[in-house]
Amino acid sequence: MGASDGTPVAAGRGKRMPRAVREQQMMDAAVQTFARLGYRAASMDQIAELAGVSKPLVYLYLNSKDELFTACIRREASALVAAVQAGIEPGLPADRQLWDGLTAFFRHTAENPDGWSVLHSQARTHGEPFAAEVAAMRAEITAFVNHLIGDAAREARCDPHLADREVAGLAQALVGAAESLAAWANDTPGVSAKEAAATLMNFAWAGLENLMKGDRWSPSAAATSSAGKSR
Amino acid sequence: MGASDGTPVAAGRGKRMPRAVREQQMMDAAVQTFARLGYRAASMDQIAELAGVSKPLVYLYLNSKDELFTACIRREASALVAAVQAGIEPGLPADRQLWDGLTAFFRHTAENPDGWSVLHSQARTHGEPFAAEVAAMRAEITAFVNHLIGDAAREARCDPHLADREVAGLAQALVGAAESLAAWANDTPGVSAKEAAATLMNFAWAGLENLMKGDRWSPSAAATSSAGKSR
Amino acid sequence: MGASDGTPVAAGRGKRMPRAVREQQMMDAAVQTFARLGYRAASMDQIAELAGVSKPLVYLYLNSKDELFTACIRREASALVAAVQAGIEPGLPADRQLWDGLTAFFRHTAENPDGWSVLHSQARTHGEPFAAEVAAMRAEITAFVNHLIGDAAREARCDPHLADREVAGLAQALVGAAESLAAWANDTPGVSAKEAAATLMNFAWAGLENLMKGDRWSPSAAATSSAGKSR
Amino acid sequence: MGASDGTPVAAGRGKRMPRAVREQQMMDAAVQTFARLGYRAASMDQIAELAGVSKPLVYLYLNSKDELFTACIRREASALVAAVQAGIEPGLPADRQLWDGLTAFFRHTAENPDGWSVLHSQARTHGEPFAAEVAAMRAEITAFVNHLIGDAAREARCDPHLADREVAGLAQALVGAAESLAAWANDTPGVSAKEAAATLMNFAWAGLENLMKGDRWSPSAAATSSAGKSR
DNA sequence: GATGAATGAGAATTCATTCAT
DNA sequence: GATGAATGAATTCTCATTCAT
Repeated sequence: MGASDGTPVAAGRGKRMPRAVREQQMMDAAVQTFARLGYRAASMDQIAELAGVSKPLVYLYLNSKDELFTACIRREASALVAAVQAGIEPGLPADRQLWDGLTAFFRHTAENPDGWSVLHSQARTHGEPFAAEVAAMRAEITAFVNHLIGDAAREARCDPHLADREVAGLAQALVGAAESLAAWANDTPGVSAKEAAATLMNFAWAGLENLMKGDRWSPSAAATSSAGKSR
Repeated sequence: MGASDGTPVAAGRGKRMPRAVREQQMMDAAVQTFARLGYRAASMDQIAELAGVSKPLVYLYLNSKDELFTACIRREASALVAAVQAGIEPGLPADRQLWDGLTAFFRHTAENPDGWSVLHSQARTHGEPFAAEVAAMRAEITAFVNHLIGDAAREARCDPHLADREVAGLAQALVGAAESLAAWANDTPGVSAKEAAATLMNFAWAGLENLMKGDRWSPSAAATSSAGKSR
Repeated sequence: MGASDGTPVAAGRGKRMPRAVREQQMMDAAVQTFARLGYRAASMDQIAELAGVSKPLVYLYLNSKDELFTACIRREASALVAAVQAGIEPGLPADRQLWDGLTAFFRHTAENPDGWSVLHSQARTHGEPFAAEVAAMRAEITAFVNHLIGDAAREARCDPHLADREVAGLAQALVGAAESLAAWANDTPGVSAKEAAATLMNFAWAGLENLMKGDRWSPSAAATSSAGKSR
Repeated sequence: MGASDGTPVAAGRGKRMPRAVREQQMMDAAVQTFARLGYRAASMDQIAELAGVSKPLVYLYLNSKDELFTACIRREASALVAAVQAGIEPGLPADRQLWDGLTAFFRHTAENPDGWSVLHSQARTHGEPFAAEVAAMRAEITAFVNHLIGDAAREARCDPHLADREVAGLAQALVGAAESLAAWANDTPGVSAKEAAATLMNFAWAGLENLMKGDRWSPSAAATSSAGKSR
């Protein structure tokens, strides 16, 4: 995804290069700039300079700032989804798949902080057209998690216990927790992707198992249950 | 926080009003505009118009776009923290406090979607000065959740089982999940604050209880555990 | 003419005062502000604050920024002319009158640097209406110097030697030299009004005396005269 | 320096031109506008229009109003110093050099009234950064005059008679007189650069010669000397 | 007499975007 | 294929000026 520091993204600047390569350089520069400054604050001038090309060339290849941003979002979203899918072996049990997927997710976001920032922070704060792009990717991931939970539930023969909407909420919570942990892992020195994934599995899997068994936490029982514990 | 639709925020427009009132109207308009367009895309013109005043008055009272944004963040952060605190009774057991806090949190964010958006989406994507403002609030909440988990762990006499960093990670995950669920609840019609809170408690509390008992999920055990279940 | 430092100009602030007094306070503040920031950069807000009154009051008394500036110019010009005239005794010989006038001039400008700055630097750089105001005063002074030179010439019976325009030019040069020296004296620590006046008299009077005797410097004679000197 | 009237400064408007040419056109327009309206009152819009280009182009080439003003000051200062230096032949006697320099000075200021106004009136009234720019040029000229006076004094073997500060004051007065005469010559129809120079030489040189001989005017002697003359 | 509240008009500056070469 | 030259349209911010009380 290009250098993560401030140096020019293009390898050989000023050279003639095939269009596809130039385009990638521009998008590398764009992702970096968007991630650090935000969509509005990033200027086409900066992006072109960082990419080592002239501004008109950026327009020639990518048409407009909007399209450039969209292209960045799509590229980064695809890369993320691909990385997660590559980490999973479909035949394995659900919890193992979840673990593998989370590990891949944390690894990828750690290695591509700018790309992740574009997806997580920037795309969602700049109006529908962009947010929709990310929502699509998120839906894909959420659907996969849905599946996983559903499979596990079926394995455990507890279909009736989980309504569709409940599953959707859980997936949402899981993804949110993962996103939050990704940021935390990136900001806290010494936290590895594996550790983040383990934390999340510990946090989530037992809850999911309980739910599948039909055990639910309920406010009315809180006093009792807690009292029981502290007894 | 003012009307959530596009109509002017001020009650009596064009009228002379005491400064304090006007200031609130301006901040209402600003929160709404920032939430929907983002910091950079929101123009002072739009904000002033929505507030029903002229631009110079906004500057007279709030000095600059930066300060206006900061003022909004502070106001919304205070309001959110206050709402959560108001929902909690300190003497109750930890899970009950968590439930109450989450319910209050989801209720407040549902009632103030724009304020929540400013805190969650906008403030964090527009540079350190603003992000720091929110980080402070988040730290406050995370610390509280930390406390709760720690208390519960102590009640359950499982001190050795949970390292400090593990607790911090869990709190982080919980808060992230809550934030994500808040957005989901806001966007999904018919999801109440209670339902969101219940989903999260179901998801989280069982996991936390297990952890406190020392049960951990581990990748090496995944195949077995899953196999056992499907047996 | 008001404090020369940055402290409020008005003695008793917030008090009820007769209109004439308030007006002077405002003009003191205005002169100070105009002198230091220039006409355009000085804002009515600053002036009002420095004067210790509210802005509308400034408008009530002095109508507009233009009129305020004009009033300042007039007041300072009158004060300067009055000071110079007060320093002169009409019966005395021309050189003595010139000396006395210059001394008074340098003393007044040293004591009223802001007033002098308004006249010398500001009024002349902000378009005709204001420049004309100062030009009138300058003409008055120049005319007086004209007179003095004329008188001296007549005393020395050298009427034929000095054309009217030549006298005008000399007066102009003298006044210009005086203005320049005033600025220099204000900026150079330790230069007194007397010293400035002496420098100028030394510089100017001998030349004037020579001229009145009919001695003129001419380019054609330059080589010779200089050669003669160094012989 | 471009047309001195109100018509556009650029020769070929709207055309594509090399950057260097456009820059000069912009600076021509800027000098004219600054001279007539003052720094603050001159708007970038006006300058751009007069230059026959769009405002963004002015910013692209000259960065800001401040830098544009500074660039104008530097250009005009250099041009003035160059013109004076070009008028002087170093080997000639001091009074001849002074005469030549003054003539060149008056000629240049007469031909570039706007440039002169920027240096003399505008730059000095708009804060340190700009005033310093002109002060540097003025120091250069003053140093040269200092030199001349010093040389003449040495030729006449009268070193002890003139203290450093006295020389500085004299140079100041001379330059002030010249500046004043330049304005007078510009405003009075039919006054040539030569006439202005002659007036100033007549005014100044005799005084300087006297001073070098040690003759000084003194107030105490005024009555007598004048009385003697009028006898 | 005196002021807090309010604004229309304009200023500097930036940016996405397009030609002509 | 690639770029120097150029701009229309905003955007943030300031200021002189006026009411209503």
